[in-house]
Amino acid sequence: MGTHERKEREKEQRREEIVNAATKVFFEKGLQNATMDEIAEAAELSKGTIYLYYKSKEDLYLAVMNVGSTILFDMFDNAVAKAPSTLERLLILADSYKEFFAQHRNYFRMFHFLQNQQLHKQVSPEMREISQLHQQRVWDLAVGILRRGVEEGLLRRDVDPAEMAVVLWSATNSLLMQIDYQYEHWKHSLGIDMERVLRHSTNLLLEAIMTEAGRAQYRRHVAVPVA
Amino acid sequence: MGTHERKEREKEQRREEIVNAATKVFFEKGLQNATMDEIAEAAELSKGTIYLYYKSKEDLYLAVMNVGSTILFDMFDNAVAKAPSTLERLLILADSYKEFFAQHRNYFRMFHFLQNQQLHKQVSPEMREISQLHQQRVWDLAVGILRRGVEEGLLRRDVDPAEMAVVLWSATNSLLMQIDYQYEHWKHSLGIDMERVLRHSTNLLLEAIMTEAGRAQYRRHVAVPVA
Amino acid sequence: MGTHERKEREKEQRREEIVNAATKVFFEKGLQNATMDEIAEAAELSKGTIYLYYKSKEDLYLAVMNVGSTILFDMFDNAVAKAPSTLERLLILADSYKEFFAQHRNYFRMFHFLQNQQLHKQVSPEMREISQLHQQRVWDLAVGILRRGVEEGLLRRDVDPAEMAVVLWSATNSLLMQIDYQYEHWKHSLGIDMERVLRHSTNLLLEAIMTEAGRAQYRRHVAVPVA
Amino acid sequence: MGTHERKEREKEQRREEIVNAATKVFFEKGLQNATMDEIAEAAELSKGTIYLYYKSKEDLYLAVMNVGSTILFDMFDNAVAKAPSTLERLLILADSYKEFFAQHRNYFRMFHFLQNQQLHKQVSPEMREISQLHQQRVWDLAVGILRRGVEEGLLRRDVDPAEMAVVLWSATNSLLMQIDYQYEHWKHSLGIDMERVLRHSTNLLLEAIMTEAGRAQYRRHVAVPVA
DNA sequence: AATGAATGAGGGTTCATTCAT
DNA sequence: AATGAATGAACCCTCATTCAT
Repeated sequence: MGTHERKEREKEQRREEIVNAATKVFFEKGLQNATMDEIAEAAELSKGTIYLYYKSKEDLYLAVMNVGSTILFDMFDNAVAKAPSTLERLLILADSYKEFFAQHRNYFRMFHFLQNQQLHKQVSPEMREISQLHQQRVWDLAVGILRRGVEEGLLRRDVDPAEMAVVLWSATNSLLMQIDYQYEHWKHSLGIDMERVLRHSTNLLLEAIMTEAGRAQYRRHVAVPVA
Repeated sequence: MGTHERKEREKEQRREEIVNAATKVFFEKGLQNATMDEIAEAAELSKGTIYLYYKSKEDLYLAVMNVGSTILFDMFDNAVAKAPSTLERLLILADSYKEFFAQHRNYFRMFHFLQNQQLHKQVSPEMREISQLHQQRVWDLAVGILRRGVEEGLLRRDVDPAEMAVVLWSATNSLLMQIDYQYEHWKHSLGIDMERVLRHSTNLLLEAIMTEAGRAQYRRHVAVPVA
Repeated sequence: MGTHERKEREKEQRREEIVNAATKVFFEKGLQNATMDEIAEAAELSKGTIYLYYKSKEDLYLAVMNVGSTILFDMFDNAVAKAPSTLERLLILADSYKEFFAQHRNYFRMFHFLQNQQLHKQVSPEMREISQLHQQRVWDLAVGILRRGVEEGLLRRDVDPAEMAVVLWSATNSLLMQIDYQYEHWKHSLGIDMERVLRHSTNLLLEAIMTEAGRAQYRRHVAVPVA
Repeated sequence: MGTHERKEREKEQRREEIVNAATKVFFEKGLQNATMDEIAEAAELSKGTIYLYYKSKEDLYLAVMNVGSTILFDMFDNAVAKAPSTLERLLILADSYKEFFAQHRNYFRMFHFLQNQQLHKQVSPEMREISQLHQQRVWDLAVGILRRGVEEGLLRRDVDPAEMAVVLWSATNSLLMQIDYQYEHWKHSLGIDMERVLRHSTNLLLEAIMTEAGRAQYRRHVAVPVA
C-alpha cells in the first residue's frame, strides 16, 4: 500500500533529521563532548526516539561520517566526469581531495579522529558494514582511474594501482592533517609552509609513479616546477 | 650529605615507578579510559601520592610519552652512530623508525593519539616544555642528516631539508598507522600488503629527493628494485 | 487529557519528595557536610534523578529554604489576619517571628547560615529569582504594616518604615541567633537570660519608634513594664 | 638557664610567624578554602611543623581570631582611656566598634563567620578556653562602663548593664554584618542607606536606655537629631 | 624540633542507555 | 512510534592529618 511506503519515507526522513542534528552537534563539540541530550534537543525529538533510529552514539557518529563519505564521493565523481583525459582525471582527483579538505574540514576531521580512537566497541555491525561500503566506493573510483592510467601507459606498469592509491592518499592525508591542526606550529617553529610542502609532495609522488610519457604529458599541464 | 642525595634518588625512583605503572595502564586502556585509580593501584601507591609527583593525568600521560621519545631518540642516535656515510645514516634512520614501530608499537600509538586530540588543557607548562624538547631533539637529528645529505650533493639542492623531513616522516607515519590498525583490512579487502607499500613509498620518495649522484649511490646499497 | 495532568502532578510530587529528603539531610548536616549521596538515599532515588529535578546541591538548598520562607510567610499572614488593629498586627508580627524561631529552628538557622556564605556560585538564576521573591514577599508584608502604623499616627513620621523594619528585624535576629547557639553561655557565664533580653530589646525599640499616641495604645496592650 | 628562656622565646616567635602566615591566607581564602599547604608555604615552614604548634586548622583559625580580639580590646582600651566622662566612654566605645569594623573588616568577618558554623569539632579545649578569655575581656570592659553609667545616673536603673551591653552589641553587630555583605542590596533594592540606619539604631537604643539626665547630657554631645 | 612524603576517604556532577507508558 | 524519567557507574582531584626519619 501507499500507506506503507509513506511510513517508510517518513522514517527515512526522520533518520535524516536526526543525522543533521547530530552533525551540527558533533561538529561543534566532537564525539566525546557531544551528548545525546544535545543531539535530541537539536533534533527536536526525545532521547528515546534517537535510540529508536540509531543504536548508539557511535552509530550515529558513523552515520554522520557516511554523509561525509558521500559528499567526498560526489565531489570525486563530479570532478572526474568533467575531466577529458585520464591524466586530468588523476590530477583533478588530487585537487578534489584538497577541495574537500578546504570545504568540509569538519568531515575531514571526523575521518581521522576515528582512526586514532579505539572506541569502536559500541558500533553495531550493520553500521560498520555500511560505513565500509561508503569508503569502498570512494576507493574503487580512485583505484579505477589509476588502473586506467597504467593501461594507458601514463603510470608505471611495475607499480600496483591500488598501492599507488594508498601511497598517494596516505601521504596527502598525513600532510593535510598536519595542515589542519598544526599549520602554525610548522610555520613558526620551523619556518615551513605546509601547503607548499603538500604541493611538492604530490608532485614528487606523481612523477615518481609516472612513466616518461606520463611525466611529459604532466609537465605540459603544470607549469610549476618542483621547487 | 648523602642523606639528601639518597632522598633525591628515592624520589626520582618513585617518579619512575609511577611512570611505569602509568605506562602499563595507558597502553592497555588509552588516555580516556585509563583511570587514576588504576594507575595508583598498579603503582601500589595511593592516588594522592600520584598527584604528589604528577600534577594531572595528562601530565602523567606526557611523562609516559617522553619515555617513548627518549627511546626513539636513542634508537636513532645509536643507529646513526653506526652508519659510516651520510646516505647510510639516512637509510638507517628510516629503518630505525620502522624498528621503533615494530618494537614499541604502544608508544607509536600514543604519539599519534595525541596529535588528534586538543585535550592539552590540563597539561602543566613545565611538562609541555619538556615534552616539546624531547620531540625537538628527535627532529633536529633527522633534519641534520638531511641537511648533510644536501651539502654532500646526495640530495636535491632545490628542496629544503626540513621539508624533505616532513614529507618522508609524514608519508611513513601515515602508512605505519594504516599498518597498525588496518593491516588486515588492506590485506583481505584489497589484497594489498601494506608493508610492501611502505617499502615502495620510502623508495619512491627517497629517489624523488635525490640527485643523480645520490640515486647512484643509493642503488648500490639496495638491491631491491621498486617493484 | 488527564494523563498529562497526572504526569505533572507526579512530577511535582517527586520534587517535593526530594526537597523533603534534602531538608532532613541539610538539617542534620548543614550545606557543606551534606552529600548528594545521602540526599539521594534519603529520597530513595538515584543521584542522577536528583539532578533531573534540581540543577545543583545549592539549588536544592535554596529549594529547602524556600519552604522555610513560605512557612514564615504563612505564619505572618495568618497572624496578621487575626489581628484587629494595626498595633496588634505589629505586635503579632514580632511574636510570630519568635514563634517561627521556636517551631522551625532549623529553617531559621538556614537563613542565617546563608547570609554569611558567598557560595552562591552554583545557584541557577531561576532558583535565585524564586528565592528572592519568597524573601521579598515576607519583607513587603512587614514593611506594609509599619507604613500603615505611620499613617495611623502610631509610629514616628520621621523614621522611614523600611528602616524601622531593618532595625527591628536586625536586632531581633541577632538576639535570636545568640539564643540559638549560645543561650547557655550567656546564662551561665554572665547570668543573662537572653529571652528576657529579647523581650526588653523589642520593647525598647518599639517604644523608640512610636509616637506618644502609639506608646499609650501600646501600654494598654502589654502589662509588662520594661523591667 | 638563659638557654631555656631563649628557646621559649623562639618558640613563641615561631607561633606568631605561623599565625601571621595563617592570617594572610585565611583573610584571602576563608576557612574552607584555605589549605594547610598554603599556610605552611606562607610561613616558610613545613606542614608538619605547623601541626607541631597548632593542633588543627581550626585551632589555627581561632588563634588568628584571638589576634583580632586583642586588636579590638586594645582599640576599646585606648579609646576609653582618652574619654574624660562615662558618657563619652560609652559613646566612644560604640564608635570604636564601628572603627574596628572599618579598619579590620577581615577580623570582623571571622568573628561572625564562626558563629554560623557548626565546625567546632576539631577545636582543642585549650584553644577554645583561650578564645573565650579573649572575648570575656572585651565584654567585661564594655559592661564595666555601662555599669558605671547606671551608677552615675546616666542609664536606667531598671535595666541590667549586661543586658544593655547585649542589646547594643547585638543590634550594632547585626547591622554591620548587613553593611558588610549586603550594603548594595539594601541600597538599590530598597533605597535604604544602612549606615544611616545604623546611626539611627544606635541613637534610638542609647536614648532608650538612658535616664532623663543621661539624655540631656547626650544631646549636648550630639547635634544629630534622630532623623 | 623539623620535615615532607604518604595517605585515602571523599564528592559533586555527567551521561549513555533503558524501559514503562 | 514516541516519550522522558530513571538509572548508576564513573572519575579526577583535594587536603587535613600522620609518622618515620
